[in-house]
Amino acid sequence: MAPVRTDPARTDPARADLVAPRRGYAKGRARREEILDAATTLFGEVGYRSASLREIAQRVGISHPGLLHHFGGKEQLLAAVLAHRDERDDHRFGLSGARGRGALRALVELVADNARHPGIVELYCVLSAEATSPEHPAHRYFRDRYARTVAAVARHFAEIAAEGGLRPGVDPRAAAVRVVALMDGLQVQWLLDRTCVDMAAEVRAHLDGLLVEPLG
Amino acid sequence: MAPVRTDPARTDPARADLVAPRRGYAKGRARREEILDAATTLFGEVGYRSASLREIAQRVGISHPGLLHHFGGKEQLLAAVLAHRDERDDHRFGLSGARGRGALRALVELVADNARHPGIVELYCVLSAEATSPEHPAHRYFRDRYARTVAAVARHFAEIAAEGGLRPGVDPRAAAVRVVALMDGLQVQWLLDRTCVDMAAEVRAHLDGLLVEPLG
DNA sequence: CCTACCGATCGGTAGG
DNA sequence: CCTACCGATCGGTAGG
Repeated sequence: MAPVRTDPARTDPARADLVAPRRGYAKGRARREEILDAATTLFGEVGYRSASLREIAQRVGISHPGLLHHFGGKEQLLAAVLAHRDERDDHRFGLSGARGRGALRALVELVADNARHPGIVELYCVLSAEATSPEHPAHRYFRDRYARTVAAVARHFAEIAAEGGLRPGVDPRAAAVRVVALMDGLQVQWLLDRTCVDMAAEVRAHLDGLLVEPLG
Repeated sequence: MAPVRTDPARTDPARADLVAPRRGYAKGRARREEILDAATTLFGEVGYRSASLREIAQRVGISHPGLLHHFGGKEQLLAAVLAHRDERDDHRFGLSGARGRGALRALVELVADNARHPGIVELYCVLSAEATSPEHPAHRYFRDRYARTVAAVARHFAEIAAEGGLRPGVDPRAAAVRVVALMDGLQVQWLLDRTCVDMAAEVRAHLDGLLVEPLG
């Protein structure tokens, strides 16, 4: 595919200061971003299966064949949405490099950050439940994602255990399964009634119950 | 509505011993039950929104207008499915009369029983996430259901606390929120990979971590 | 990026 | 309980 040719409006210096895209592809990339955001929202609202390309396209002000020009099909749009969210998460937490107790603190921070972005919470909550079905296009994605997440948290618990920081009888891997489950379950209650639950506080309190010394 | 008139086949004594329905309404009630079971399964597989009345009807071997003869519309079918499951649950656990530690043991039993009925687990897991959307027809149902469940579990924790059976620093209500969240989150991981998680064992271990003495 | 269209499928109703 | 149908909506494609 050839780069988009510059048109008069986009090279007009008076407009160039007001509108972001100055060279080829930039406009297309911005449009892609708009579509991904709208898709994230709608997938979170009604799930993947019930979301329509027409509704997403309408929210960004284009036709649905226009949307399909940017993403080959509905499944590819879903894959792009998930990849887009992973990029963001990796950039913020995955590469934080924290280990042991520091990693648990980062986990609590992640939960607190999620509470400030309900759209993301909805996306994962609704899609993970929907993807429970083996035929769902994101089934493998979530299966692998949980395996990786649980393994990572288990490693942090094991590290804390090695330093004697874990209460007696706490198994690192089982504790990891439970922490991840707790985070997911809290999201359901929180989305149903946000005044009822403080997700980050609950996760922190749960973790403190597993540690010899509270996270602080 | 008038009761169904008995027809020759149903009053034939030779058949009456083989086929269940002997008097009016019985056949209709059996059909309703069939429909509710098929709807439970499909709602669990793809959620309420993506489930079609035609698919449910086909699984029972009738037409979809035939299904609508038993249930006025799709929303009423959903309400009937939820009420049907509540009846079952109340009959088995709600009225068990257990309190305090006994109630927690009954909770672990409930989780173990759920692991033997994946269809029910799927139903609640998928529908509760879907019903997170305020416009969902089951939104209020799940909102109220969680409020009731959390309150009931909190009461049991409070009772245990009054007898000094709760570890120091454990708040009955917060502990209840977390136990319910844990159960929900475990279901997602279990449905994604049933070999990875023992739901009942995890709930029991979690509870033991809150109690002065293990449930035993 | 658009309009126009494809075949398939949806919940619900008419009428028996 | 059925067939036949309604208007609406779906993902995707043709062709520009």
